[in-house]
Amino acid sequence: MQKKELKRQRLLDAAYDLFQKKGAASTTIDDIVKQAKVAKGTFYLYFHDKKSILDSLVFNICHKVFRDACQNMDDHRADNLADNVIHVVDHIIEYFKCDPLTLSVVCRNFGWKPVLEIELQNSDDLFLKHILLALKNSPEMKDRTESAVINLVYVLMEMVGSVCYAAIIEHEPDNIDNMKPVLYEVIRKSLS
Amino acid sequence: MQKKELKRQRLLDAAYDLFQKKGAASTTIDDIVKQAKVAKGTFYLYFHDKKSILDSLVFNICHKVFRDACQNMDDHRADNLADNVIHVVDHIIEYFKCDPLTLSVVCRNFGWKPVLEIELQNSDDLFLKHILLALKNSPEMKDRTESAVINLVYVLMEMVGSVCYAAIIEHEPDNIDNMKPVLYEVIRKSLS
Amino acid sequence: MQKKELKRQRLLDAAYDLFQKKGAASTTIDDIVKQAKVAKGTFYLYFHDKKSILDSLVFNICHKVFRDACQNMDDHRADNLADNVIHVVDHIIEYFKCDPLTLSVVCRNFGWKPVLEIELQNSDDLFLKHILLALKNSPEMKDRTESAVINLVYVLMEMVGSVCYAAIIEHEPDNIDNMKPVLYEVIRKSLS
Amino acid sequence: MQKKELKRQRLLDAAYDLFQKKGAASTTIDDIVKQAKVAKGTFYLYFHDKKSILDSLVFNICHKVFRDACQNMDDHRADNLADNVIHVVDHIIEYFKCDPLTLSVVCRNFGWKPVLEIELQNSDDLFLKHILLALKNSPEMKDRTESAVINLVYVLMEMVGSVCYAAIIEHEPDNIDNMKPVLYEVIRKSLS
DNA sequence: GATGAATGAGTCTTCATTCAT
DNA sequence: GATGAATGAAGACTCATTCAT
Repeated sequence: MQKKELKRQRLLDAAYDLFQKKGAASTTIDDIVKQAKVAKGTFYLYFHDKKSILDSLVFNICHKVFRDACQNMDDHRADNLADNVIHVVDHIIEYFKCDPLTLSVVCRNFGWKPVLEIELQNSDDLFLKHILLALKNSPEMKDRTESAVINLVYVLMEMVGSVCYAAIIEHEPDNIDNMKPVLYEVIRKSLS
Repeated sequence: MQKKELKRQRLLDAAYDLFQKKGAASTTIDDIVKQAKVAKGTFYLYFHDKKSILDSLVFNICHKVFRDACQNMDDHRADNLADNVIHVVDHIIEYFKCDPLTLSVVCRNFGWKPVLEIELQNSDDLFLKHILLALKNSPEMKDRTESAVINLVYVLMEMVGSVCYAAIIEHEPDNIDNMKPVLYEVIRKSLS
Repeated sequence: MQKKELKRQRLLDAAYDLFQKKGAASTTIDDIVKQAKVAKGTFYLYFHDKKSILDSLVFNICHKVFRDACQNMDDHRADNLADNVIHVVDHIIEYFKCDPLTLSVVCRNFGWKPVLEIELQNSDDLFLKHILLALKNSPEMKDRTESAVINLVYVLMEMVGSVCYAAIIEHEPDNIDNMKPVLYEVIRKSLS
Repeated sequence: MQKKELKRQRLLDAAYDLFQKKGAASTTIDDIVKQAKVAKGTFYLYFHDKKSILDSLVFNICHKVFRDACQNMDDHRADNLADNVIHVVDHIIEYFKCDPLTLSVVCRNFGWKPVLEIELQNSDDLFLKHILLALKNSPEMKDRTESAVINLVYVLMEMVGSVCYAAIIEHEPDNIDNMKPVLYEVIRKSLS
């Protein structure tokens, strides 16, 4: 039976729910196990501490959002490089715009690097690979090293993530819809 | 006498020192007042809580770094808009590169918005105003609203801050010197 | 005001009472502060942990019992060395025989060495000094070094303490009154 | 097959090893079963609780050390009673001096009484019986009851055990080699 | 204004023991 | 007999905040 994995999932679900409602800092292990209807000790069978379950959660969220975005863009491929990237970014922004609580769980705890790395290791032909391939093969990028391309993606992603969080959660410096044109302009210019 | 202000400063200094050494989370009010040689209750005469002293500290740091950067750039004005902005950014990066502990205090707690706002209210003719003026008056920006220009600066600053932190503190995805060309290219293209 | 010292004493008293009733291992900090009518944090203002309050308690008990025994013997001095030592030992045994709970607190946690050392440092002319002086000056001991004499006292004290505990608390191998002649015979022979 | 007895032994061996390395208090059942490569529940098939396995261990150690000492002395019999006893005691002390970790497992948890009792019940003509017989038949002891003789042995053993532990483990009040003459003098005088 | 003793709710963590498989 | 996942009571300890002096 997968009872074991099921308990782990119950804990993740409970933590996700509580982190959304009360924030990770104000959520106690007690809260989590109570909501998961699991004994306290059980928590420590699956996670080392609170940070560990938060990391798992954040990774899962980012992974899922990123995959969905790439998938979706794969279905609506444009011939223009920048448009494709913006499509992905827009999908991510829209997701978090509609679900700001999940964004508040991810908070600022996350770097895209781990997701990128995992994605790149996977053998399935995910769009992320296409993007990097496209980036590298596009006329403007063709004489860059792979790591230079990855760093460029990373920088743009950090920008998007950071502005996303500030605009959606803290409403700084403006609402996200007003920030979008600015972001997309920077992306468009950077990839041309 | 400014005895009062002096105590406040002692508390700020102690907190700054301890936040650098141990991190804000692991520093207790006890640690701070002990190092500041002040009674525990006194802390609450000057700051509402721990978050409040951290905010003060972060604001002071960012303010200072930003002013220095602008001042320094004011002394080496280039006629090119992008070069001037990159000059400021480079100054900030170099500062934190040499003093990563201070960066670790600022952590991810900060947005540039408050600093911008304070700066813009001040009546002294700091370069920041010049930059915004220059931005608005530059051929490429001349048909943008002021808030659009501020948002562009904000987006680029968030990008710089976020990458700065990741590269210097977490060594992700590469060391800061290798990230600089990427950042500067994005800035240069965005401001042209 | 000695409010501070008073709280410390309330904690010691409560711990002493509970250690007697339930044993040190089964007594929690919670129990202690509850009985002392003191907040939990207050405990940690005065003692580092549970072991620390137990050590204080044990030291106080041993110190008191030892002083009383010496004092009492000082009032009934015999001209015979062995008789004087046995007088002290008997006083200690009788004390613990009448108050076995206190002995159970002391348990096996104690060595006489610390008490001896403290006593020897004090300048008041306690009988312990007389004993050691008498021991050293007695014909049989006169050609021993001071440390050799102390070691002999130590060995006999360990024997008494150990047998005392076993006989009174664990009723092994016989009741204490039947063990007394054996102990005294060993002491008498050792000091002759 | 003795598979059963073998598991019990594996548990004992693991516990012995861990108690030596980390102390009994800091060793968990988890540690023990993990090292014994046995499931956690299995532990409770062989021992009632942690105290129970420690008791078994301590008994085994004391039993073995005592038997070896008696055996060895049996091979080097002296005609003098005290010398024989001291021979046994010295063997025990030397054993623990060379293997203080084992002594630290025995700790202060032990009384010699159980070992004595088991030994006396066994029908094989171990030296312990000879000693007691010799003690009882020696001129000085001949008019004592058997229990009086046993109590004397017990008292001396407690003294040796207690001083042994203090000197070897806690280095109090002196190293064991300096304590030996004191112990042997007391024994010698007590048995004359 | 300044003090620092006192508070006590809150948190994480451990671990002996059980029991369904 | 053997397993090991699950339990949850129990425990130690922290620390921001208050308030009488």
